[in-house]
Amino acid sequence: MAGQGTSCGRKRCRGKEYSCSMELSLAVIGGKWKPLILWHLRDVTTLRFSALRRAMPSITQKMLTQQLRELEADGLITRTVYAEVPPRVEYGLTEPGRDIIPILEALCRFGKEFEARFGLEDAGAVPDHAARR
Amino acid sequence: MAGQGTSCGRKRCRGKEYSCSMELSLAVIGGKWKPLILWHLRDVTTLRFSALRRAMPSITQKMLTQQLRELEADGLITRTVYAEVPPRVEYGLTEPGRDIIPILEALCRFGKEFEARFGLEDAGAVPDHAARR
DNA sequence: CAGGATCCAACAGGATACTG
DNA sequence: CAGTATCCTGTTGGATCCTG
Repeated sequence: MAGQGTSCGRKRCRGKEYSCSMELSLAVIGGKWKPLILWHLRDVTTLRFSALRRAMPSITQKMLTQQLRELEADGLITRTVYAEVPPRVEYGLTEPGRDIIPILEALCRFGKEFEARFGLEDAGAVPDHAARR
Repeated sequence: MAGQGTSCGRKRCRGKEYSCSMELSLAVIGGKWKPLILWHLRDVTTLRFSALRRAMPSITQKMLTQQLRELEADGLITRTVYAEVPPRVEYGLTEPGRDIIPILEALCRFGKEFEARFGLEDAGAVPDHAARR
């Protein structure tokens, strides 16, 4: 019962349940890959599927497809299919999608500071999908 | 070998692997609960464990404990144990922790816009842990 | 080339019981 | 009160094979 100070309550938007808008945002752009995808689309007009794969060597094609579909469904990216042989599909940011970039940049800055405070460890070998022959 | 345009590479900091700082940030403040916890600590000096539980009825105590420990380990919150009976433990934001608040506010704003674009659906019954008698 | 479909492993996260 | 410990389940996400 009763109003809280922190603007919470149970809502649902596009199938995502959340208590505050911030939670909704995380449902939309959170996760392991979506920020990366948006980030790669940040300073180009469009990228095709294969280019995105090359940009993120450690994502599987299934995950990439899945995340792209969700981003598209949420109106953050456009998906343009060119009916050619071989097929070509290009992805680009929508206006709402561009609105996220500043937030990602802020996250990026925070990450850098965090990095600076704690320092780096050795990452060891890189288990990229691309590098596997 | 191979310089990328998008500032990626494989690093590791505090056990978290990532390719860009933004990814690191998401590892630190991402997930289902951490933003919420930080958010609830935003405008108070400290909150005790039970108060946080009450503020987030749908989190289990196990998850709350776990997330609090990780946030503490990452230097985002403080944990103060008062050796009394009954025990009292209070959590508060550190300076680095406060740096995240503006980002969360930005996420919050984005969420509101997203909400406004797509509208709300009915959330149905609320399966809160607290409300279960 | 871009993905759909399937199978499977790993892990996040929930329920419950117990403790200082 | 504020946890720990254990068990168990659902979901996420990876590997692999197939198709327009």
